[in-house]
Amino acid sequence: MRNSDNPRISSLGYALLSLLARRNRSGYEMSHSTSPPLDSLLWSAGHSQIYPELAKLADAGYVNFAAVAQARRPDKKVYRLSEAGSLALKSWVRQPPKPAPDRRELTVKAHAAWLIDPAEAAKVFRDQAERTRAEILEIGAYHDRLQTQSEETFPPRADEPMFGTYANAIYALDSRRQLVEWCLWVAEQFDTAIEVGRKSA
Amino acid sequence: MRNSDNPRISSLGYALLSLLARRNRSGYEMSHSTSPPLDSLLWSAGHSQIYPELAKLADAGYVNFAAVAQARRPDKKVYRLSEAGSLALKSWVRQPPKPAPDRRELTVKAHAAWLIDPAEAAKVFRDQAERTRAEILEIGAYHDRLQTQSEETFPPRADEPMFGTYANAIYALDSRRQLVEWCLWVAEQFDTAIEVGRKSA
DNA sequence: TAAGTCATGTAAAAAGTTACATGATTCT
DNA sequence: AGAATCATGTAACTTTTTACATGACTTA
Repeated sequence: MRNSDNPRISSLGYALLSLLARRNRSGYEMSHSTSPPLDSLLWSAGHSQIYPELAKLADAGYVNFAAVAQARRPDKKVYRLSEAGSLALKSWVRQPPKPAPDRRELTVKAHAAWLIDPAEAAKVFRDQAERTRAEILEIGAYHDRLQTQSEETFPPRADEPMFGTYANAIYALDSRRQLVEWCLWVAEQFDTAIEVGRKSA
Repeated sequence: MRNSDNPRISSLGYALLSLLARRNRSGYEMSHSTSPPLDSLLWSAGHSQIYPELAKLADAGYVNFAAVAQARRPDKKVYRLSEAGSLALKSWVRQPPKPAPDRRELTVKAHAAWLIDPAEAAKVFRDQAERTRAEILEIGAYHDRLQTQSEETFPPRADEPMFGTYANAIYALDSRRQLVEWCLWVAEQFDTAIEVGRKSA
């Protein structure tokens, strides 16, 4: 612990502490838990954000690390949650989350879609439905692997470490299924507008 | 149009162009369309981001503005979409949206909730359900006002200007209802964990 | 031989948040 | 008298994105 005047921990910082609360990991491994297709189960971030964030957490004493040499692989730094990190994380979890700002390009496109040809607009939303279906398959595949590989009960009980990942997978799947339905409904509305336009022409 | 080497327009920029495609507005008015409780119908942003963004759009020739003096009110700048802005917006709408990164503190808290007392964890999710219910009421109230004030058909047809706002309100309401259900389910899981803990104690 | 995985970083730019700043009018 | 609304901005900071940088080993 170099700098002990507890600097503020970012949301990403807490996400990393939460990963380390389950088991020790390298930055490389953590960056995979925050990148597609698994980012929806925790927090989205690229490796270029992870490495500096881990350095900050280590400097503040919330995590420690040890360099581990590997045969025919580059060395890695394996991080471990400190007592201070564990306390900070548990205290943060009890606080109400700050509201997630709504910032989806699809919403803006829906707002402006009346400006373009209805057939093209319908395509935008049907294509989105397709991409979202692909995401559902990827998250579903991860969920199935969870189930197969789990040594504990499945689904995990709420006091077991994997419960959060399970619950977040349920949420990610449900919200994407809902998005697919909505996209197809929007596309249908544009189809109807095409028909109406044809009649009045 | 001062600087015509078409600089890249941000997602926020397109959101502002989309507002101006419906009718002319001041920055002040647009900042209300991107702040709670209406931000979920377009794009979330504070006024300190809006004003510089409008200056950039004006400098690039995508919008124009006129200063309008008002009685017993400060002067305002009323912005208007230019032809270049309209073309840029329509061309952007046809492109597939960039995926919205998943970044919600609630997801991180679900991931880490096994670390704390199950009763406290249940409270975190029940409180979130309450706040989300309040959001549903606010968005629902706006939706009802839309319906009452609309001079056209309601619900709007897909080729009418207000269709996007209507569709986005439907999405915002549905996704929040789903979030409420999920939060209550998660809270129940922690309740069950409390009972199990009591039996084995 | 080219692409992919493992592994860690830095730099620069863009986007977003929070705070500072002003001032008249209107509502409680 | 104090708070809210109308109205526009800037400054400092934090967070996120994109690009640059390196290098061994493995698979197609």
